[in-house]
Amino acid sequence: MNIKDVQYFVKLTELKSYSDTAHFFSVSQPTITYAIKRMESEFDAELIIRKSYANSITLTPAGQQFLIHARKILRENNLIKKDLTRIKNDKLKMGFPPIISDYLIPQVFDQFKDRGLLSRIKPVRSGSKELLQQLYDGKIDISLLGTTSFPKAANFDFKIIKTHHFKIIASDQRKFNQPMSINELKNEDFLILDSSSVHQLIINGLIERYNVFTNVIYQTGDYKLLLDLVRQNKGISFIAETALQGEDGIQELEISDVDFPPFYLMLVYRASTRKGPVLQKVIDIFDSLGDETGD
Amino acid sequence: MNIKDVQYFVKLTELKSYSDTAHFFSVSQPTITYAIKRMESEFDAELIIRKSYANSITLTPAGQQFLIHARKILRENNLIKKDLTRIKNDKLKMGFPPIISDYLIPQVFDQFKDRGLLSRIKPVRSGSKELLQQLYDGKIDISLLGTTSFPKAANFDFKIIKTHHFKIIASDQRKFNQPMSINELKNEDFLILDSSSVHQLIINGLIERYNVFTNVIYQTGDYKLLLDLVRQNKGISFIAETALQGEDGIQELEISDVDFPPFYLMLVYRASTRKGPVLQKVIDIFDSLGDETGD
DNA sequence: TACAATTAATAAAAATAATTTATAGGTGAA
DNA sequence: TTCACCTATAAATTATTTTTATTAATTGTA
Repeated sequence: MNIKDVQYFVKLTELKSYSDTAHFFSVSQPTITYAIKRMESEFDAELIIRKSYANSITLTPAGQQFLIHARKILRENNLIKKDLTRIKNDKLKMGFPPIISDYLIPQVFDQFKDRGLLSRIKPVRSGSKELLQQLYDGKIDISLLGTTSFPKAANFDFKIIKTHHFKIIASDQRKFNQPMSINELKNEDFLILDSSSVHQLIINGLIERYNVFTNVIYQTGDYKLLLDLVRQNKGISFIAETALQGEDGIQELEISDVDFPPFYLMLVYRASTRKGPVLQKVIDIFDSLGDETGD
Repeated sequence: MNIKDVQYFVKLTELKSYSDTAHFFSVSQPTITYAIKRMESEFDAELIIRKSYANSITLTPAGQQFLIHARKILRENNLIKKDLTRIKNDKLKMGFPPIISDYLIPQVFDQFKDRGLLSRIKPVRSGSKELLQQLYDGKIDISLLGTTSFPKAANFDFKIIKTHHFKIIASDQRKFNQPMSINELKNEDFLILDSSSVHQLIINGLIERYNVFTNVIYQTGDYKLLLDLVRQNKGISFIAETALQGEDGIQELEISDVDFPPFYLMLVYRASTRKGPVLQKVIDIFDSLGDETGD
């Protein structure tokens, strides 16, 4: 079996047209027909139910099963390209989510510099959710991440660097009786981080369970801006304590009746990534920082 | 890239000889040389460091990384064959470990019969460890399993059917002061299940931590035989309560100072297995039996 | 209902790719 | 230094894939 045929097949299931698929790969239409036939005869199973009209292609059960494995094969093939390029250039593409980076980078910068890693790492800044996807796709090789649960896919190895907690925060100008109930916050204006961060997911959970934080008046991906707005008493907010280091003018509210999930600061990489010297150094540096370990 | 080339590569890393690899696949030696060269030029990376003498082949870092992905590609390729054969024959190869099967099968037999599954399932009897490997390799499609921890590889979906506990057992003829300390068993003769079962692992842990059960006088894969020997007071043993249903002449000893891990009875299958009617029915039947769920 | 437009399948030819045969060149051990 | 054994290369052969050209099937529409 040829990887190219697998690519033809997967694209065909997406476009549902032999002609369009052929056009997509700049080959003639019979090329696709023969490619599918080749695989059907190799595995002695009909994969596709054909009809001679537009978008009529459906998969047989065997075809559906084949598609599952085909996607995995293409992912590995793609990771080969990405991984070998990384090894050739000896450069690691590393993800840095804003909150976690601002907190951790000062703690490791000198070590990165002393071990000659600064020129070996190409940073990619984005939200944790987006970075996890990029890691899966091979677009980056390793990433810092802030999450409330461990990566499930288990294609990932991870190391917990620190366990932090979520806080509800308000301006210092406000006075509250504490500890307080979450219900006393029902009518507060609320500022939140946008969907690039994991915060939004937690908030949605809180909204559903406690019917609070319904007055969301502003949403942003910039947590520094968020903190500024809270400081200026434009509303209250919800954020990991990671973001609150050395920030003044802001108070954390003690809520007696709600437990938030933990917020893990972790280092994640694909388990299939060979640990070369650069990757190993990065892992070691964050390892020496961490207090817990996962796998 | 051709799957055949990947097979050549992986075998070459195992045999460390172009000639032997060629011989293994019944092709000429230059076929292997050219196959490797093809992939090296496709990914623009040297994979193998060649020398002109025996077993001298070593992998470059790129080659090591390539090998990791190559193995995964071959596994998927192999699973395609196995899965499509299963779909064609409409028969599920299912693993049944002895202890768990004896306990669960009576509870589901009628449902299996009523839903017409008996002729659709080809049973494979073996120990849990062996069955998990067979499941990974695609030799079976689904399996009952008795384990103390969840399958890590996450290529697996699993459903907990029941959580049981391990017991230390002795013949009814013996008298013990209970609850008792594990140390009082130091000099007892001990009968154990062999390495096909998960029991041996737990026992090894106990031996290390508590320095007990050092007098292992007999070891067997047949738990019914084990129970018979305990009943006849040939020694004490350690076994999941699953095996003790309706067995008389045997007492469970209450140990006050040791906690054993839980023993999960679970149904496991590859996450990549498409859920056809037969598989879905099997899952449903055990689902209706279970009390907890995992994923 | 017939016709135009579109789609996939097939046959044969052409192009490309993989394999073999034959041979050369390198390496360690005797 | 020679022998035995290994991998690389060149050229020829064989096998596979793709294309071109055409046919058959199907739908929407006049």
